[in-house]
Amino acid sequence: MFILAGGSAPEAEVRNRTMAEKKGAKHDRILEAAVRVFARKGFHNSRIAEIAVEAGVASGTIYLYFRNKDDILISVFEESLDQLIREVERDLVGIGDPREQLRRFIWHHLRMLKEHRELTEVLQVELRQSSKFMKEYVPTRWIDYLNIVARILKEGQKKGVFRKDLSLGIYKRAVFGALDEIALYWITTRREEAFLEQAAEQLSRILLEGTELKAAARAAGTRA
Amino acid sequence: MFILAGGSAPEAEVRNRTMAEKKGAKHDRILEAAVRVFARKGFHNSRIAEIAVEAGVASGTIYLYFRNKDDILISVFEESLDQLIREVERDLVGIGDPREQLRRFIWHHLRMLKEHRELTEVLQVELRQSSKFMKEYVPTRWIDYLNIVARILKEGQKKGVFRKDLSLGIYKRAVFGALDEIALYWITTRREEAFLEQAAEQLSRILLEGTELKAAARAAGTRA
Amino acid sequence: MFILAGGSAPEAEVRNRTMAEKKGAKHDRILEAAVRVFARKGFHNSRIAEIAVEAGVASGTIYLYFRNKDDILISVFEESLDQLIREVERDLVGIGDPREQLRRFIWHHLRMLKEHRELTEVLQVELRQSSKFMKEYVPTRWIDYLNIVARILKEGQKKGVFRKDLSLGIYKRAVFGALDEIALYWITTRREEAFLEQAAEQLSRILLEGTELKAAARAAGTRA
Amino acid sequence: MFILAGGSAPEAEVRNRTMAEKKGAKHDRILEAAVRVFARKGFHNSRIAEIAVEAGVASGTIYLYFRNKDDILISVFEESLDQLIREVERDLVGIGDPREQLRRFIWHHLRMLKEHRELTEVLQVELRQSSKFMKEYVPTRWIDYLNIVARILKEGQKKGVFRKDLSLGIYKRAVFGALDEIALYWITTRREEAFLEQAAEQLSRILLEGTELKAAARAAGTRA
DNA sequence: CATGAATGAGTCTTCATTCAT
DNA sequence: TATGAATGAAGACTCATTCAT
Repeated sequence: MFILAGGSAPEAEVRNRTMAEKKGAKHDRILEAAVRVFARKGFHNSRIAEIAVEAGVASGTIYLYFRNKDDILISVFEESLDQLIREVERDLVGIGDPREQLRRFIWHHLRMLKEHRELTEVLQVELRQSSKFMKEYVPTRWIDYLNIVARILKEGQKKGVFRKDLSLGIYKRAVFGALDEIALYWITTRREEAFLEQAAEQLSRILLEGTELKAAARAAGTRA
Repeated sequence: MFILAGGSAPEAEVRNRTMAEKKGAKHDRILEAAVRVFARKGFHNSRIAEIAVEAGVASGTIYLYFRNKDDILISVFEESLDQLIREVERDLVGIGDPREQLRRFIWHHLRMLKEHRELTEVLQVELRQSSKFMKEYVPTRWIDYLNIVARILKEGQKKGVFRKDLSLGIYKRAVFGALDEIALYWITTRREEAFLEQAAEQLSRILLEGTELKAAARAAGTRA
Repeated sequence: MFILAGGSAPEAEVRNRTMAEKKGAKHDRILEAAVRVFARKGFHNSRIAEIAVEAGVASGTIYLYFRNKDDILISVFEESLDQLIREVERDLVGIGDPREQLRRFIWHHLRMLKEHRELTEVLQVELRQSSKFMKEYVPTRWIDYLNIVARILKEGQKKGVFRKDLSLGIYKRAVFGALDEIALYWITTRREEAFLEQAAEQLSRILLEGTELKAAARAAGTRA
Repeated sequence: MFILAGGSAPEAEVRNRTMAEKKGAKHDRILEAAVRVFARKGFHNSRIAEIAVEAGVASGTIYLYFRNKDDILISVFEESLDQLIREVERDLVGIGDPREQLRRFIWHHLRMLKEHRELTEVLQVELRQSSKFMKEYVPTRWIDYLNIVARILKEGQKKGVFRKDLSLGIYKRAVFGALDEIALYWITTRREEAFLEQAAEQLSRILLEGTELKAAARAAGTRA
């Protein structure tokens, strides 16, 4: 299984893995390498040869595991989103308050960005391209992920915690857009570590309590 | 001057402009053509030759006006943002209430998307790519546009209308991210015309009043 | 020994031969598979992997029996011609009249084509390629086969049945060329079964009696 | 117009043609170069890059004139057969005796081979491949050329010069097959110049008068 | 200014062959 | 013997850019 990999490239000891290597390890090594290279160069400027070197395999080997370059990109999405969704779901289990769920989701998403910076870059930038020129590809897993937010809002509405005049479709996209843009900002400009924590807090506040002074104050009052 | 072009391609009467054509007209025709082609195919999948045909010039001619393909993309940004900023600024003149300014900004941005769908696609999708591989390019105009929102928030805070515990940097990005994502959704899935109006209203509501029930209700009460 | 195989592919029961299989059986299975694949795709468009699948072995196994891809092609020729020559020789034994021998040879050749359609395709099409790019390969067995015709003509001349002003080298090639072209025609266009019988008769007539209505007699007279 | 080129490669003075070069000259130069390279290496072993060098153009230029490698091969056929057919037709004009027409055709064909040895090799060897793997290509011009022989036979039959029990379809193919094989023999083994003249005479004799010593006369008698 | 034919560097992908097991 | 995963060399084709007219 492809694991949301940490940042460091396994430069050395690429050779003698033969025996110890688990099943599917090469498949995963290639995906991890692809994430790094795509993040570094962007999809269109990445070379298969470079991914191969990064993965410690011959370029022909890549075609034993993936149909073509596009297939690598799509696999990165699908498999990392699979895992991301599982993690988030696990994290939300047992949290009853929808407000807290939203806070946790935002925090989890940004933390993920922080820990998998390169994957984030790929998901951010390349997914958008894909939706343009890869007309045939339907980003099912991405929609699944989006719908976690929709589900949170819906539950909140049912429980009477969230206002009912908000459209699920627009809401979930607004949340993601905000998260994305902040992530992009964090990625392109090198901010300090604390930034994302602060951003999570700020964003939760905006989304839950709004911008207006009176609204926020009273909401705060309620909370206290 | 490059004008945010309407949707229709100037198929016919491209020919006999030669004499009547104003200075810079060819420059603009090329940019307009580029927007259409980039929107259709994406930057990397667009061909200079196709832009040339679309603009009704020879491909060599393009190089009389732009250094290279990247330069076209950058020029599209810079010049259309120049104009967009001027329009928005003009629209906000005389509006005192920061809440109303934010509503107008959101509405103006989404209306612009609607009227210049192709340009939007390019700004949405290709800018992101650019920020990756065109490391040297600093999107100055984009930052200017972003800062309109920052300015609105700041004024609201100064006037005591907006809460003061929100970071300008994060806030403006959250707003833009939300706008972007909604725009992207609108572009990729073909929604009805009314969608954007509704989206503008929803987004204003979320940003100003928040998600929580009590907050919104009281804010509404204040308003009434 | 590689046998001029019938048309049907041994799809099933490829597996459990291991014990019962005679010596050299795998070698033959590979050649038979190669004939089918070459016939289907042409030499250059055939893949070793496909031959392997068709033969029910691993692709690496092929290299235990043949040096390389070219070697397979050459082996197909050599071994199938070996067998073809033996069959024809046996068929001609005891036939005294050279005219009848020629008729039998033509008939036998075309019948062989009919029964081993795929082999024929390979011999027809791929041999020609080979003679070009495999400069080093001398088609010894092919020459042996050709020489059967030369021998028939020679005997006919010695016995006073055939005219003596015909060159063996040209004659044998003319006969083969005619046979080849007809075979090619039969292969590429799907003619009815009776076609080859008719073709054998026609060709024998042309070669033995000529085109002219009362030609030979007059020509002989004129020429003498 | 692509001209059946002589044998020598225009190695030198490839450069300064720019002004003097006639329209379509580059198209023709590429075809001529392709003939030489295909003859030397065979279609599958020829490299576009080599054709480009041989033609004195950049490899990209070839794609301005031909869709792909196959298209070059097909164009060689079509255009050279066009010309060959015109030449043969012109040569046969005014010859009344079908026997003489057949002799002339055979002589013309072999003479053509001699003068355009490389083209012959391509027509001989590569056409056959084509008919296999280029299923979609219908060799119309080739059929036209074949039909010249059919027409000669038909006329001879009508005029009472040729026997009427010969099938046009088989006859024309027998003639071509014989010619092909002799040509191939001549090409692959380096025979003296006089060989083809002799071959033309021999082949005419076989086809017109047959192999049997006084065969036609007796056969006709017997058969009648 | 304008043209568009020509260029040729650049890369994905295939597949014959090897070799560790 | 047999396997089949891995290799990596090789080539058709594209397209941004140039430049002679």
